[in-house]
Amino acid sequence: MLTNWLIIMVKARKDSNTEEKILIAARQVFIEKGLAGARMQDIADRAEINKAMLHYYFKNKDMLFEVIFRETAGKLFPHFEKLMESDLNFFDKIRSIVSSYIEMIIQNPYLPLFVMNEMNKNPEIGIKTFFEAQKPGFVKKFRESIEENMKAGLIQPINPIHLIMNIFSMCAFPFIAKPMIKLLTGLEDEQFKNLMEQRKVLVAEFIINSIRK
Amino acid sequence: MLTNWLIIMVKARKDSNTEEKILIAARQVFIEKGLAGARMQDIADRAEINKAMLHYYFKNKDMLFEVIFRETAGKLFPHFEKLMESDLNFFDKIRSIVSSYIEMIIQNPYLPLFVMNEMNKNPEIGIKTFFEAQKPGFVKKFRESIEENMKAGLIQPINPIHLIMNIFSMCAFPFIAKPMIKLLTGLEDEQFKNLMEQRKVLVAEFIINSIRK
DNA sequence: GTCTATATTCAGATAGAC
DNA sequence: GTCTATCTGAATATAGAC
Repeated sequence: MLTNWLIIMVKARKDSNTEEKILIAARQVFIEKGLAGARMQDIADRAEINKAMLHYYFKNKDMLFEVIFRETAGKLFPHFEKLMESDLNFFDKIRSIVSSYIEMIIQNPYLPLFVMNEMNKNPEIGIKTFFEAQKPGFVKKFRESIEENMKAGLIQPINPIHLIMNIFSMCAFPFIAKPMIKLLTGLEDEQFKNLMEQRKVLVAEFIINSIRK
Repeated sequence: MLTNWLIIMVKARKDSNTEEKILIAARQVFIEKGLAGARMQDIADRAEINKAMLHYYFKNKDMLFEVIFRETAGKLFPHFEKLMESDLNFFDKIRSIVSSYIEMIIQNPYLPLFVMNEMNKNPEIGIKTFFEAQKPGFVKKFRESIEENMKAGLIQPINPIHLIMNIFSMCAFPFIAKPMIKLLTGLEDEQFKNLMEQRKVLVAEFIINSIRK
């Protein structure tokens, strides 16, 4: 009997990879519902295991959430630091950032709202975790690059912070406002998706148009 | 005894105005915590009454939420319809919209995140209620005005939807991203507020700069 | 209309067998 | 490691006196 049982154990460990199933399910549920709205039962169901397992792998709901939030926040500004160091000219850097950022959000539409919302609603956990997940070096480099190009007379004077806010606002906000936009315009998902595709080039040109001398 | 009790009743009805106290408290709690995160006990405490009263005035949590959401969603696009009909020139209309919109959000910083978040998380209640609260006539008028000015050759060609998205993105998003912006820039509340004040004129000029011929 | 007390439901967490 | 069964606490909701 005991032997029999051991075999089952080993088998289970080998092919199920429960932890990964939990993480996948938790990702979906937390990002869709938020910390307050998420249900452990829901996560367990999607992972096709039972609630007890969740607590076996991750002490409690908050711990599990923290793991998900950390990895998600880490995706917010992907490879931008490298991009800032590349030898693209300033306008092409902006084009590249806008395009890849919108594409990233198209792939993860709930991501911006999730991160922003949790940082607002749960300052403790959100902020603490965000700091660890994010190497904010990219913002500094971006600011420097903007100032350089201003001094070189290539772009009009503007507070770099405002320019950066403008860029990311136009990239991220439409996804956050999607239900409202659909309601106000009568668009369907497919058409909305097309609009967002267009924005990959349109937003960059809109910005460059505004700051170029 | 009965008489005595009647006097108390009448008095209470006269000076306490419980319903209003509940609405004020519910507004605060729901907007700050969201539907899922809000607690009836919390609302009762802030209104300085007990939970039973909440159910007496508003059947249940969802009903109370719906009232708050409806009135809040109704504030989203204030007097813009009138503004579009005014005889301001197109650029001044944009200046006026941006400025008054940002000012409105400064007065109600949680409003955009609240409405967007609930519409994403609770499609049923959010969307149903939003439709009733909003007279979306302003968007239509705005689109027409943009198209007019494009045909008149006053502004560069652009899909009106994108322009409208750009405008409201730059107005609203920084407030949604406030915790992240503070983290990334190291700004304090006071300085952040100053930035937002600046944006009342800056965002409009940024837009006009981009679309003007 | 307002309160206290209580019922009900739900969700997070644990115990213990296998 | 995984499951079933159970506990505990929290949160919504109701009953009933005044």
